[in-house]
Amino acid sequence: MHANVKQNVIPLITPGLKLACAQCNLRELCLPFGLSEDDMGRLDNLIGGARKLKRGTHLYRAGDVFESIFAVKAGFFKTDVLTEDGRDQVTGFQMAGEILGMDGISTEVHTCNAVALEDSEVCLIPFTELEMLSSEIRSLQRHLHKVMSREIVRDHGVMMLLGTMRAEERLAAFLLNLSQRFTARGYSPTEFHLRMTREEIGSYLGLKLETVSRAFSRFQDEGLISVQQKHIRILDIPRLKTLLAPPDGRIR
Amino acid sequence: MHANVKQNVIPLITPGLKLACAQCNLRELCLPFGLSEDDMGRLDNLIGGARKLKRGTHLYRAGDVFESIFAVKAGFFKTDVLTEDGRDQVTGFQMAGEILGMDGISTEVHTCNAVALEDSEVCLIPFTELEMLSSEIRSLQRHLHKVMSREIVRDHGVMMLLGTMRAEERLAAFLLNLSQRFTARGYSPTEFHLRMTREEIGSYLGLKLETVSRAFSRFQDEGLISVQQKHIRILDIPRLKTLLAPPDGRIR
DNA sequence: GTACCCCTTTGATCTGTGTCAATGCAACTT
DNA sequence: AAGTTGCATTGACACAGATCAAAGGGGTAC
Repeated sequence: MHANVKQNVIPLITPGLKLACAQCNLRELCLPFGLSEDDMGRLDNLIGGARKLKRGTHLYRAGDVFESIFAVKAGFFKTDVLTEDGRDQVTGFQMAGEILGMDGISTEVHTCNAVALEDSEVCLIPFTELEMLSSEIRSLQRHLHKVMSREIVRDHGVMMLLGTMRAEERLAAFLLNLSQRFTARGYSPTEFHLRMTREEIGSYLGLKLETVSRAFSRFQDEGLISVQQKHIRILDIPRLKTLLAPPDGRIR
Repeated sequence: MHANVKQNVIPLITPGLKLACAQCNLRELCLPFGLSEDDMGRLDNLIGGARKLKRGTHLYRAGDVFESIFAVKAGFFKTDVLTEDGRDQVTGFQMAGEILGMDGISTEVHTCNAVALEDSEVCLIPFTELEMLSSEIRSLQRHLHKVMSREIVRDHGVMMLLGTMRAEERLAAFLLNLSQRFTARGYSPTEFHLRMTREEIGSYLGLKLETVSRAFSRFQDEGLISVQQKHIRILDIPRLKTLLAPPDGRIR
């Protein structure tokens, strides 16, 4: 691997190469959202370049010293927490344009693991430098806060899911959420490959893998989706949505 | 230590009275953590005074425009999310020194409700002004970020609880968490009043109120705690802790 | 001080999801 | 191309927690 220095002589594909935010088609989803071209350049200057990860590789591990947050440039990640007593909980799945690593800010040590579920690439954003810049650029500061807050709100949604929904409701919510995020990235809302295993889905949704598998099968039997291993095609989004809203407005 | 400079002609109880951060015994737990006396004064200047809430009153509601975050000065709160289809999930319980309202930063509208579970008092911290000040005071900025990140990490803990634990494990974790937080505030680690109902505990833990009640009774039968309605006394913290760590290190 | 209402407790039964187990499918390795 | 290995599916059964129901108990409001 030659070029990986700061000189942008060579375009996109080269490993470690830095693609400027201004040229990145994820910028509207990502940290530079709302920045002027000028400010985007300043953000670019502190971004420590990209990092490629092979499938199965850790971006960081619980216990690692926190120095940077990461923006997913391409690929797919999961984050999970594990405790001494062997519990393992997937806390999220991250795709292009989403920010990883904010769990580490609080103690300056990462509290979860981030693993690439397919060959992936991230931008490395040194946090101290980001803080310095954000204290100069009002809109960057505000957006950073929004990104962190959005993570809190997302977590509340997961708590709702885990606390109040039944297996099929959870899976429907999960599929609809993926669908919506793929849409926002210009992919098909109805057809996609799951990058994670049934077990990882189960961990995220608080279910056993068999239950996930059975729910997929039932959805398929009912003509809601078609499943072939990791390939999913959603056939009836509206009906999938009705699964989330119990007909009687039942209070659980 | 009756040194109470600034205003204190009239003591604590007066409605709307502003107690300076420097005089507040929660400062080490709260937003001003780590600030110099000077910077603490600047923070004081932007804090919009205190607000008292009667038990059962809302501090804010989902849908309210976001303007401030709040520091709990005294009392006890719950936050909950509810969806159109009638699901209701308690997302947290907040006590003195903890920060409320960060859910609203992301969309500038609150996404959950915050309710006082006893007569309470909060400091009102206008967020835009806090951002301005935090861009000038490095340690304030860093601490604000830590507080937000801590909330994310806490949420991950709840996800773990909801995703992997059984009823008694959840309740044990809940009690130990309360105990630890009371301790940090100088209260007894072993004896306290629950401010919330069994139903609210259940909602937070993803259980029905009957299950919570039964688990309390079982803990009492086993000599782990003593319960009389909302009064709890923990009798055997170590054994309560062992409930969290399945003996065989079982992987669920 | 008293009465009401909400909260809590406890029991009996039901059910959704977990558990255990076996088979099937597909991708990767050599 | 065949063997290996991990992942997914499906079935049978068990059980934790939900649901339904009824009876106390305590705090709050008047």
